[in-house]
Amino acid sequence: MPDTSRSARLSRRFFDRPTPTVARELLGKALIRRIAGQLLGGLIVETEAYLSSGDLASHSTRGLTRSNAAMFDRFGTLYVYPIHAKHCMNVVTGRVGEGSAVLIRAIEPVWGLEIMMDHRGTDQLRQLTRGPARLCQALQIDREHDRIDLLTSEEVWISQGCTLKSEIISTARIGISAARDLPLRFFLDGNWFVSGTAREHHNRPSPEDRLWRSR
DNA sequence: ACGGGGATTTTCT
DNA sequence: GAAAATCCCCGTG
Repeated sequence: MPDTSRSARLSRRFFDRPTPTVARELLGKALIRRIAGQLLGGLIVETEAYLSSGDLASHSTRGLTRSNAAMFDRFGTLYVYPIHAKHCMNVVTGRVGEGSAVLIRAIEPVWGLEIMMDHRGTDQLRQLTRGPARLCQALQIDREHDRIDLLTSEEVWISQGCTLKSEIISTARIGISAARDLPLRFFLDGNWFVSGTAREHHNRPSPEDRLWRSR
């Protein structure tokens, strides 16, 4: 069982690599949120890369605005944006002014299950963090956390997680209308907590397919 | 000031 | 599968 309190945060240079590389390498890492001394979070099982150039689906494609400014900050910064009265979170991968990031689409819930259930208003484990807005609601991450530095924050960080047990699959990204041809979505094949419908998976997810189980 | 769309989720048929 | 819910934010006038 991964011990988050002792495992080290990812280094700054982890995020200073090509965006698809960071997206792929984030799979299996631990996303941790601390609220009033309590740790919540889980293991990352699905990500998407959004590029600084040649990517019409990226929020940075039309330049810097007030709402996407965090995406142009330095690698290791959190970019949180609102959508449909909810929020989604990204990790910035570019240098200052570049505008590239990795969207965290799903985590396997591991720590603080009851608190996350309370935040989400459900006790269904599979619904807790399966989807980018669901996981933000579970972790209580919103615009207040935009531009937070994952290397120094006491509220949110990412640390070394698990050894992967399943293959990494890459497909087109979900929920976008532009740049549908780019294979920039990465997920753990068959994992129970990966988002999307059946046709957006490779092998069918199964309840037993997890990175970590309590016992 | 106004209008429309969005890297979503939930609910209904 | 389709449509509603729901609100922030940018572009236009």
